Amino acid sequence: MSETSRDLQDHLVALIRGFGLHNPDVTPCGVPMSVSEAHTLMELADREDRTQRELAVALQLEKSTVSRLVSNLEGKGWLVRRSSPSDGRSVLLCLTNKGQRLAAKLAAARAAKFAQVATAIPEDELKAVLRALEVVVRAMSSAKSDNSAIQKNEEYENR
Amino acid sequence: MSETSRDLQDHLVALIRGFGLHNPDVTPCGVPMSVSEAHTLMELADREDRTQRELAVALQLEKSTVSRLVSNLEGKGWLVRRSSPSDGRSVLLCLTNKGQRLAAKLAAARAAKFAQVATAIPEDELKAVLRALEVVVRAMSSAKSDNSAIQKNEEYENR
DNA sequence: TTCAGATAGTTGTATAATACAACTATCTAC
DNA sequence: GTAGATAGTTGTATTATACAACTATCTGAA
Repeated sequence: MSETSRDLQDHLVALIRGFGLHNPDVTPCGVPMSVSEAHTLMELADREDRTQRELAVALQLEKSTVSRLVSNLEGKGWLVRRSSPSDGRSVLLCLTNKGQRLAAKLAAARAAKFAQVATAIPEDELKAVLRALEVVVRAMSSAKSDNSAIQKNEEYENR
Repeated sequence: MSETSRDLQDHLVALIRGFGLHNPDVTPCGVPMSVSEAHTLMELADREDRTQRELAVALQLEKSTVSRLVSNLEGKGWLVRRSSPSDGRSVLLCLTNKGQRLAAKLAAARAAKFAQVATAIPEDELKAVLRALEVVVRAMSSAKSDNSAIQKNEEYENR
């Protein structure tokens, strides 16, 4: 493996770790709710009247999981379910005022966290940093479609 | 919030998502084992004869969780437990040949993944990208120690 | 126009990963 | 030598998840 490729690995691993995706009770931004709950709030804040199915697709979760997730949030008074006027099978999800306030707080906490990071970056580096991040993201997504390096077989038995 | 701070947020979120920390059955590098298992393998490959306690500290998991995790891996034949000659309470963990082979595969898969990303980055950008990642990591760790932006109280009731 | 199949959601059940508490065995310091 | 600390195990509970079976509703084609 080349030297730069190892450097890239080390730096990206450090970045991911530094982000702190570990604790399931607290979002990376320090708000005390689970990651699924936070994502739900953000999805619904972006656009209300999503159906549960749409939410499931967005969160990449099974519909039964989403059904229970939504029940919990309904129980906490963060959202309400309405049955869709146009399709009797569907349920439309809509944040309550409380849910909207929480979504706003969450967004603010996230923004504050990133603003903190931004101010810790020297002024004259910022532009280069943003450009570099774009390059990395693009490189990762083009690498993702090529799975040739991934082995699937052999020796992972006993699971 | 400033424009650059929002850009930073968007790019970092895209990077984290792109990394794909979602599926608990497959590591981000495509190896079919849980993230805890992969981390255990990597920790023990770095240095054998760790105790369970040391492993628990490294993985940030409770000792009972580690006890069961280690039992599983022992059952799969990836490692063995030996009682410590110097401290009768402690258990020393040691990868089997099979465990070492898996650790090596895992390391190789990770390296391959990053090498793929590295080759997708234009030659003339690579140096700037590495430099930028260092800057971001440093900025994140200095921002982490300041938690003033995190609110803890209010309105998260009913959990 | 009806009915077969598709779709949205719920509920039952199972599993995995985790934590905390209580316990045992061992160690250490006074 | 004993009191308290420490390493590990086991019992129990919780949470997040998936899959399967079910109900209700919708849609398109004979």
